[in-house]
Amino acid sequence: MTSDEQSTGIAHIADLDRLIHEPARLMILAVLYVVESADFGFLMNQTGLTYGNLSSHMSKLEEGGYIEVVKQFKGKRPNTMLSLTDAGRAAFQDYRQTLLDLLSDLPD
Amino acid sequence: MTSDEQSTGIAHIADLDRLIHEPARLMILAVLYVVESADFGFLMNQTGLTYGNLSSHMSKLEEGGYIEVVKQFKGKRPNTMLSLTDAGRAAFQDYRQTLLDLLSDLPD
DNA sequence: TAAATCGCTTTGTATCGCAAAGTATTTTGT
DNA sequence: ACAAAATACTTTGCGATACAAAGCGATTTA
Repeated sequence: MTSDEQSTGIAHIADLDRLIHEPARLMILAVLYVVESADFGFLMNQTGLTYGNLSSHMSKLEEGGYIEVVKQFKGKRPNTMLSLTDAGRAAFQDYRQTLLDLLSDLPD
Repeated sequence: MTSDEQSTGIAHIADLDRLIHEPARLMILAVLYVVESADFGFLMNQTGLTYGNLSSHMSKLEEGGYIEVVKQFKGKRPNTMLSLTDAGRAAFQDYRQTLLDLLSDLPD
């Protein structure tokens, strides 16, 4: 164990995945984590995000390889479906465990 | 219950206290939450932050009224002590509960 | 007494999130 | 048939933020 990496202690919180840590994206991933697949409008309802914000966060999660985005037509209108990738699921689980470890083991 | 505030659902994650949410400050507050009082050097060790980063985050937490900073001389050298205010403790507890509610109630 | 160390603060830059504006198509009046 | 409104997003612009690096004043060591 070197000086800057320790299994116990809280310094590893600094390494929290920033792509997940942003509240808007945390919400998106939390929804996708349980429903497996959701369309753009459903996610807007669940998260309270605007079109613009959901769109840009969606792009970042896609670029990071955490979600897959499938665009199709539902009738005559465009429809965007999102789902977690395996990498996204793994990263979310890791993020979740790190935070739970910190927050659970506190007094009061 | 109006359309943009719901007691169940995850949209309230968007309101997470940003002053606490930043990993560097989350670490600082987590330490102060359990030790009540800590000096600058101890916090550097615990968090792995540099002087500059710890200094600026300390200032923001102080401006937000979450910590109290007391500067004194220990022998001939300056020494900076940090401690949580009541407001800081309350805000941290609220932040913690919000995140635990989200992260605890997930399957897998 | 010069150099290094301590204990920080301030500055500069690069990134990021959000709101607002823009795009393309479809549906709904009239 | 034509205009206006709605749907379903994407792109742009800007203000705020975080981090690294440079700076600073004092003290200790060689």
